[in-house]
Amino acid sequence: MNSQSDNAVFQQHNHASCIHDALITAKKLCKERGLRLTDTRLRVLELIWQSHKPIGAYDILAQFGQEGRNSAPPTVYRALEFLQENGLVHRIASLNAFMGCVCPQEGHQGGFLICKQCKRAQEITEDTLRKQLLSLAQEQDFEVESMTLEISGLCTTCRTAQ
Amino acid sequence: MNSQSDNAVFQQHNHASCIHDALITAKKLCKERGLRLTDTRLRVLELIWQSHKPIGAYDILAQFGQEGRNSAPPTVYRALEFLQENGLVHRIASLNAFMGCVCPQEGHQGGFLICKQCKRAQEITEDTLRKQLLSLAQEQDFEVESMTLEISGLCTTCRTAQ
DNA sequence: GCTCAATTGTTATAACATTACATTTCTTAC
DNA sequence: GTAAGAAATGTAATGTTATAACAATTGAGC
Repeated sequence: MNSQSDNAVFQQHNHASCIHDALITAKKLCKERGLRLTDTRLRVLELIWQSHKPIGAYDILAQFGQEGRNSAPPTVYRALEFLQENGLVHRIASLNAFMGCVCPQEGHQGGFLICKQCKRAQEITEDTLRKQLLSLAQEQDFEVESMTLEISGLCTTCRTAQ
Repeated sequence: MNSQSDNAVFQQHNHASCIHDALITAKKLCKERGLRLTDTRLRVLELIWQSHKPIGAYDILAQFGQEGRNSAPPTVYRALEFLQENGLVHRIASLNAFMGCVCPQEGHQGGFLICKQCKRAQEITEDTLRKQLLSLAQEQDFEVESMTLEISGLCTTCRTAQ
């Protein structure tokens, strides 16, 4: 049993089915767009989803090693690049780590609540937030290409546990 | 003459006086708080302000080299750590670079508009934004410690120049 | 099956950051 | 003024993250 399984914020759904769903969605999405979700890419995406927290490129690489794939960094980074470009994965700059996107179909720019204690991250999908940020940039006559919003602190579980 | 000197967004004030003011403010602030703004720390802060765009730790190190200081990375990183801790400098995670804080007295969490073309960054000081983000986190019962907001795109000047 | 483009492999290296421990410099109490 | 302890800096080594450059392979469409 996962000790976090009762954490409403950080564990909104059954993890196994969530991984499964994410992969199904990714496959569908790639098919629709004529993108090649190759073995490597699929496996990287799977490992990212399997991790309950943001995962580093070299962690993925290490997993590849354990699985007998003798890959070098570019293999992983290229897969990550593909996944990011197509909105399947987000990079969290403040952690140098990667997370599966919970709503890849939307091509959005997510925000994250990152817990310093348990290292989990929760994606913020509020569209109102995004619109506010866009209008803020617009006020400055700034043309937004991408946004990085990473809020670091303590999640409910970790705070109450203290 | 600086080609960007007429850019209202990215060049809100005379740069020389802006550096000067920032250093004065920093000195005052450190004195008030009983902090030691040593030679190294002051010079790092100065170099950061002299750069018209976010500057990397190793760029600072290179400058140190040119000035005859034979410093190693820890020297610079320690100064940066001090400056960050005391709100004088922000780290921009998506760039691995540092910028002077325009309002160090407030101990705030800034946001940035980062231009991909000219590489300049403009700090967002809107307090309403900050409050909105805090309330958003609060809705999720998340205790905020720090925030990273980095919006990447094209500034007015670069967009109109295209 | 051939061709071209996309993907992956491979080697090396760049870029960013920290650890650990020695040395120096400051501050404070005497 | 000076000794003791704390703070800051020097130094060497290494850890971590990411990319460049070019070769080899694979896959899709003809």
